[in-house]
Amino acid sequence: MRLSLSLSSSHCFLPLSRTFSSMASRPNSLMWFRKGLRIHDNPALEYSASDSNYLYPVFVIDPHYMEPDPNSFSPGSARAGLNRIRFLLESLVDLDSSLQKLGSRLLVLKGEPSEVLIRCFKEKYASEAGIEVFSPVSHTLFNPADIIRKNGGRPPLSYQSFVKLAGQPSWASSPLSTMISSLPSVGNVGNCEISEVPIVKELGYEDIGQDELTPFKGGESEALKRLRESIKDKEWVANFEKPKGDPSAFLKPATTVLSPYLKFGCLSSRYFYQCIQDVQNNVNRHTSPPVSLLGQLLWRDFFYTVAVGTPNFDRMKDNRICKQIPWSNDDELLAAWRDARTGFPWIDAIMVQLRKWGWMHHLARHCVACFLTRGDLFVHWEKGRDVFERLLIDSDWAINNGNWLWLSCSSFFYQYNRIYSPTSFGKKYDPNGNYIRHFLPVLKDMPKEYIYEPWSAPLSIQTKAKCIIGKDYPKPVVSHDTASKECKRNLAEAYELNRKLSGLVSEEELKNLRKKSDEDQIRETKSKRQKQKLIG
DNA sequence: GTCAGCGTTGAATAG
DNA sequence: TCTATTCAACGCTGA
Repeated sequence: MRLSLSLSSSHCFLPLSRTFSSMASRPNSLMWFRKGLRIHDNPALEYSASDSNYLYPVFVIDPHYMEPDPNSFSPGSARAGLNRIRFLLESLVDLDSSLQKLGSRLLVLKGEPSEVLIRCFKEKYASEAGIEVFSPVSHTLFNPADIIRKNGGRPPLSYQSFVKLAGQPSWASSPLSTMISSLPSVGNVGNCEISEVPIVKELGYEDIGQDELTPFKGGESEALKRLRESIKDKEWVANFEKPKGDPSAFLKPATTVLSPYLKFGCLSSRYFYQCIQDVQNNVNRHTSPPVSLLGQLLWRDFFYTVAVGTPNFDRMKDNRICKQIPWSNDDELLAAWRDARTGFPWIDAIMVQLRKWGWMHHLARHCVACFLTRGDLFVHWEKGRDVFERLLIDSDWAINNGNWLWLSCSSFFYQYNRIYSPTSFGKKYDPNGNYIRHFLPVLKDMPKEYIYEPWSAPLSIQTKAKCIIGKDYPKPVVSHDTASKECKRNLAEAYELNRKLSGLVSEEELKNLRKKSDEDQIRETKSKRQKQKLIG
């Protein structure tokens, strides 16, 4: 009897194990779906289907995924929130249905994946020896290991250097994979405990009201439908510029909302890439990375590459690319942010959208991440990262951590003086406050003059709007003006210390820097007093 | 070693 | 309403 196993050469999770019987001329294969919950452009599935006697398509539900989050102080919070679990289960139902159309089905197992699979192997075979594992890179555009090798063993730390190193993907203009028209049947599953795709309640989640649920449905079918809708408008694709998108658009989001489908592999990033390329080839002018739609896919690969090549990427300690910053440990401020009661409607509305939809526009994520960390509350980015990781339906380890490092000025981006205003940033896009009214209905009757700063509304207006600040909606937890200045000072100090520690600055220079910072403070005080004088 | 130029997406202000 | 400038000034890269 011959079983063979091979493992992924990259960090990407799309392993497939293929099992052979030495006596039979045709092998039996086991297709382990982890990510890559799709039929299209799935080299692992294609390989396991080719010339196999029986094919066992398996998904293992890992209870670890459902466990309470040890980092959270909120009771009942799990590692994965309800919305993402639902999205996953919907994706599995869709995958099962597609497999059935091809003459197969999805076998759902429960338990710790490695244990379950080994038990499953032993059930069918006497030993684990001789298993071939085929695990091609197909979750990302590039193999992160290739990029790291090209860069001399370390991942590139800027987007531009990544793009330069990456170049055109080898498969850019070749067909991705042959269409699968049928699959080998599922053989005898023996005593393995196979179940149907469970419903959320079976996994210990409370089913809640419909209005708490994400409007985005999981699965490959939905992904391909959404992709077709997105690329139908060729001008829109060609002129896509991420920073110009409207973060307050929620009836029709300013982006494709394909991220959750890419996260679970319901959509192949390579197929998406080719579709965009196809549109670009048929128009006169189009935008370019980093802002273009294609550029967004490259960002995803960029963060995967840095994440693979950076030990302790998901924390501040012992992370060589992360600035050491003495973040505060204020659980009350963290809770106010997490539970959408900071008193800043723009911030709170975004946090409500996160909880209800599991998705917000990229710039909205910037606003709340900046607010929690370097902008206002000075809370550790790891705490915010945990909340996002649990609640986002598109939560992806590499991308989520990468963006929190970015937004907190801990890595990649260092201009800590550029702070998103929790009031005026949203106002630019949505002066009437429709986004706030939708996600924070308590403020729905607040006049637009006050909706971004309701604490400044006269009591008579608050009464008329049936929203008393401090009673119906919280007062702001901090004064943005003071808090952001304090944050800037803290960041300047921390950076200075980082420079000193890395030995790039002499004691002499450090003294001068301190003097300069003192001068700044003196100048600031002077101008403040002058202003007071003018007012007086 | 030095320094200009650059970096996906700031805010406030002037025109 | 849109664009350009100013503000203040970070780290990294490459000439």
